[in-house]
Amino acid sequence: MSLRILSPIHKATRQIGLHLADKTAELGVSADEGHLLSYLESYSPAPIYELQRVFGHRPSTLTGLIDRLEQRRLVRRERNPEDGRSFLIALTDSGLELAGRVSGMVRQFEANVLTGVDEGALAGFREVMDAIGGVARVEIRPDTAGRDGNAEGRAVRRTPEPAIGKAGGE
Amino acid sequence: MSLRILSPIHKATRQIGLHLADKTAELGVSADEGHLLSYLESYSPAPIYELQRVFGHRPSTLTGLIDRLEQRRLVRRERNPEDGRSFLIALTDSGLELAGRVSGMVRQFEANVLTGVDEGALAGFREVMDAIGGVARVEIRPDTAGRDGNAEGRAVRRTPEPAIGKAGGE
DNA sequence: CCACAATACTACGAATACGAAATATCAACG
DNA sequence: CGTTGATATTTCGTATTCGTAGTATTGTGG
Repeated sequence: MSLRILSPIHKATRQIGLHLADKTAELGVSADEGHLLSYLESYSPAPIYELQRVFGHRPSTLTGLIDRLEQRRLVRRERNPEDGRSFLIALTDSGLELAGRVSGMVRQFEANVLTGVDEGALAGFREVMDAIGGVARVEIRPDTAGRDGNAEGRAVRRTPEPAIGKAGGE
Repeated sequence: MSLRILSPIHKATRQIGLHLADKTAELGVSADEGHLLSYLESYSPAPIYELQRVFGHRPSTLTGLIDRLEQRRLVRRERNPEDGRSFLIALTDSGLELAGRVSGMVRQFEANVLTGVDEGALAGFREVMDAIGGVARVEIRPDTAGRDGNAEGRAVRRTPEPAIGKAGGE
């Protein structure tokens, strides 16, 4: 079974992941940690719930991730003056510096890919990405629902849907 | 920092992952397990080292994954008559049946995406995927190498490079 | 045959991800 | 205000991934 979309994207994603993980490992952070740092480069200080939605991690995953970064003094938890339940995650000075290096790597990688691609291909690529976004969600139609006890016709998700890629901070 | 390639592909991949994980969860398997089963639908019995290269997992990861599937009687370890070191992983009857359902879901998903996409876009998409493949690998050129003690000018990978998506069994 | 290196896999322990439950705060409403 | 429900986050237990080290087998060159 060779899939024209799923197989290539799966392969490309793994290539990107391995490549970037290799790169960020040189800086002493995992790919996820680097990803988070480079997001914070633009949006620090950001509340945890925002990070959770942007990255699609479970809340408990983020707690651990942030704990580790905080132990290394790359980020800092601050109280959120606007909401007592919430913490803001801020880059420290060394975190900011590291974030700069990480996002430099990522930008370099993106630039390298872009040199081999013209605008037309890019448009096609975007079209496919959008089509995935359109399909990769609830197919339960309000009309056809009810049949399976899902009275209100909306999808039942055990976990809240992450606001994927929300702010584009990657 | 909004990246024109990395951000969308990251987002799309997560959407696919969540969507498919949701679907396969209905069948009682994780996305990875489903992925493996549907590969085996075409290539069972396959030696473990082949699975390892196709999926890019570490050998020890595969041991665990296969253990779990074997406990549920979805696959079976057989000795490889051609190599005493190796095991062949074969689908059981129930594994084959489940694999069929999983790959049906995946094919359906792919088909849904394809309805929203024309051939031109698909070509552009493929072009971008190929560009990633070209860049997401060792940049150490044979000429510039040696400077860092890497005498033979090939990349130093701590772990062997997985033969990503080798047989397209996804 | 006999090293000796390479390959295929497993065992074990450490790190990570995550679900469920707990805690604290906010928000809305009577 | 007091109650009730939602939101933000952590804690804890469990499952998964993976690095490292070991075992078994194969291949290769004396």
